[in-house]
Amino acid sequence: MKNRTERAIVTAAIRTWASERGATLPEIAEAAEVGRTTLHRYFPERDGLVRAAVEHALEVVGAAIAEAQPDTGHPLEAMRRVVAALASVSEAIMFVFGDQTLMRDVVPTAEPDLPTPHDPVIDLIRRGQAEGVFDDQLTAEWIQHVLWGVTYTAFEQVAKGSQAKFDVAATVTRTLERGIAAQAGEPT
Amino acid sequence: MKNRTERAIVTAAIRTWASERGATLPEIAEAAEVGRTTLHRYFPERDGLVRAAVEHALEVVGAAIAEAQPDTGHPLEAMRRVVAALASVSEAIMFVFGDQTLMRDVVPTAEPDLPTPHDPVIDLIRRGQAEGVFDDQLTAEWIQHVLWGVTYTAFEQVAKGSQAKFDVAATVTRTLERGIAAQAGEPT
DNA sequence: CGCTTGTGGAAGTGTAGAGTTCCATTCTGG
DNA sequence: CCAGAATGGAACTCTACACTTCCACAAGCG
Repeated sequence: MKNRTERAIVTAAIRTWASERGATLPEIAEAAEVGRTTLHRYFPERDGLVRAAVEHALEVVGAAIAEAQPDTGHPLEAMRRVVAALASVSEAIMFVFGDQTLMRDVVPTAEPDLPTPHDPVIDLIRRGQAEGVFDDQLTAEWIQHVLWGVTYTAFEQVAKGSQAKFDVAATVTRTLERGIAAQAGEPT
Repeated sequence: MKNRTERAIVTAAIRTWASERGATLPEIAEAAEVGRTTLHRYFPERDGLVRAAVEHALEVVGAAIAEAQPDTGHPLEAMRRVVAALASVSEAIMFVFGDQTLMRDVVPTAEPDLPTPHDPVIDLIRRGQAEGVFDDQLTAEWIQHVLWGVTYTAFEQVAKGSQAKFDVAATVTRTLERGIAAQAGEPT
């Protein structure tokens, strides 16, 4: 991601495809306030733009997670920070996780090796399980997917206008931690 | 849905699009073991097939839910039956919920009126909240979406081979009911 | 046996959108 | 102010896919 124009194109692509998967290149160009010709100069093939958008989105999400310091403090608190951090990069998440073919087709091609990319969220979950904070009857991978899934669902609600944006973190956190069942003596 | 051929086409469409959104009509025709010409005779326009597929998928899911008798017995038990029932119609669910544009564009066109279609799952959740079984700090709509989201996530895992099909109901149920946190004195 | 109906293969047309080419314009650094 | 780079408008080509047409074949049925 070198200059301003390229950055504008990639972020416009993420933003546009997040809300309208299947948007055409002219639409992306318009969203980026850039000519169609310019877009094609930077990304001769549609696939290149898709790849760049996925990579940038993953970078943004990764940075947000890192900033939440998932490896510090009580796992529950760390998880809450992570969820709050995700809320600030909702577009990137809606984009990458809104179409499983992206993660399935693009990411493998990008890096054909790398045994396990050392996911900090998985680390956090494992740590929480080891400390007896997270359910160790569930696999860490499942918990991670539930985290993504519930977060994504919340973003959908926000996009649809069914939920306020600032409620996301609280709702997701509460749902993750306690499920949907009522608890014994908890009013709030 | 009149005859055998039409049924074959619609179910093939659901099955194919569930695993490969963006499959072309020739692919659907092949999956249905039917000539491309025949497909076009039954559904002159692609949109008609999409609509028929969505409607049939919703019917199938609705029937499965009804069979689980969500309005009977303890809400927690009823919810478990519903989740188990959903597991048996995973393809229909992966299809309809794998592309939000389907629910957004197709369903409204199908029935331009109907204030609220009386969703039995929402009823179940409300009943559970009234009986103090489900968290009434969360909206029924949110709980419903979490139910769909977690179920969908589980199906994705199964499709990817990361989870055994017969584990779905148990895992989804446990996650929904307790969240991802460890509980006080619960070994299983 | 011939009529009707359902089927499907083959070879079309039409269109949307990706990718290209060319040239005029604007921006930027020296 | 000028040269080179970046930009973008316009008008292409090309390809995939939806949709159509026509004809042939097979099955059920009077």
